[in-house]
Amino acid sequence: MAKPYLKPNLSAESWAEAALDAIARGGVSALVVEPLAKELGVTKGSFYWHFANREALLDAALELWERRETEAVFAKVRREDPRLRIEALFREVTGNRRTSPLYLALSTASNDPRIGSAVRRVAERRLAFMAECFTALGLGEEDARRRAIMAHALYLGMLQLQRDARHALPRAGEVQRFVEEAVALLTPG
Amino acid sequence: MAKPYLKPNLSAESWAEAALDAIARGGVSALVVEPLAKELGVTKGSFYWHFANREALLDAALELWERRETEAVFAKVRREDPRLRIEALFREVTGNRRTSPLYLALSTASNDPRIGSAVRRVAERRLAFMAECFTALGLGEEDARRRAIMAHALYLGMLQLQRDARHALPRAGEVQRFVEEAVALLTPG
DNA sequence: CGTCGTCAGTACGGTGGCGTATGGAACGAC
DNA sequence: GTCGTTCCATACGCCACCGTACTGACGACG
Repeated sequence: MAKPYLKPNLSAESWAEAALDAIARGGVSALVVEPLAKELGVTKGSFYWHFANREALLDAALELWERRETEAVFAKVRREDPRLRIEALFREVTGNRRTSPLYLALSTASNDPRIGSAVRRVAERRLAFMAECFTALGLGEEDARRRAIMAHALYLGMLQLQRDARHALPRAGEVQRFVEEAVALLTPG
Repeated sequence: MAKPYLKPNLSAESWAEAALDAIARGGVSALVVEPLAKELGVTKGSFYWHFANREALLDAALELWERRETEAVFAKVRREDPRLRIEALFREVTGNRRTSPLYLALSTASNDPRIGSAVRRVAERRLAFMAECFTALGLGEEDARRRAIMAHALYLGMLQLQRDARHALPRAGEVQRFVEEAVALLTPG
């Protein structure tokens, strides 16, 4: 066959992207080299040119994910009202069809130390951000952090529930209301 | 070798137990026949007498899990104060070293339809129980259910956070306080 | 004391996924 | 055009895990 040479090459980042998609769909164990290659229209030969092994791809994917997730948090800084900032973080539950399952898949695969530390860093960033919001709302240092942890826990749980939403628990469309109520419960005053 | 024949046999339930342990440790993908056999002091030969295949073991394990999880909820009915009932559900987060990672591992593997429906049944039972508690606390039908869903989401999130607790997020020992604050936030009045 | 049912050991084939080896097509430099 | 570099294809070896076939130890029961 020998393929007519269309594009000059395939970047390593394309692989990382595809890897994240695969993880989002089927968990970390779904990160399989050959199917991924097929999806990109190439074979393993390409992969093992770009990466040393499967772990290297995982690392690249994690790095990409962490960068984006961090940017996502910082983008929320634009908004002024702290209440709105927090709400914005929660809206990802309903909104983003891509990031949610990813966060889920990764945070549950944190037995792997690489994944674990990446997840922890991302979580810590979200926590710090929210804690800041809560202090801006008048809470003390200690209370704000505890409240932030609660908010984060609630966020994670909603991610999980929302995945099964198509089946049962929160009747479709209600998720919006949950977000509002969640924020209302969490914010003082 | 031919092993001196110690116990007359190994029940299917023993296999299911071991299976749940394995899942709790390493996720569903850690449910591997031969290591499990080794752990029980036998070989595959035994396994394939008790079970048709690996899936059959998974089914048995799921059934066992679902039964226990259900009993756990109903055991909470004994307590009278609805607030205490809810708190009791949350205490599993800190208390049980076994059930928590199991719930986590299973609820994230719910791509598998078998696992998914089992998890959903268990969740629905917890929801119904909590909703009942909230109505007992004076909430309307609709509000109570929504509040129950929030409580359950918070529960799931705390499970997840608590797993990484040894590393960072909630400083050890604080988990207790979170439970109290969570219940305080959730219950009206 | 045979014989049958129960439970386990051993050995083997099949398959899926990882990683390697090697070759080759396209392209730029000169 | 020749040569080196980049990117990919093909083919293979390897290992882990599943499942099967066959054998064997032991007790129960007649």
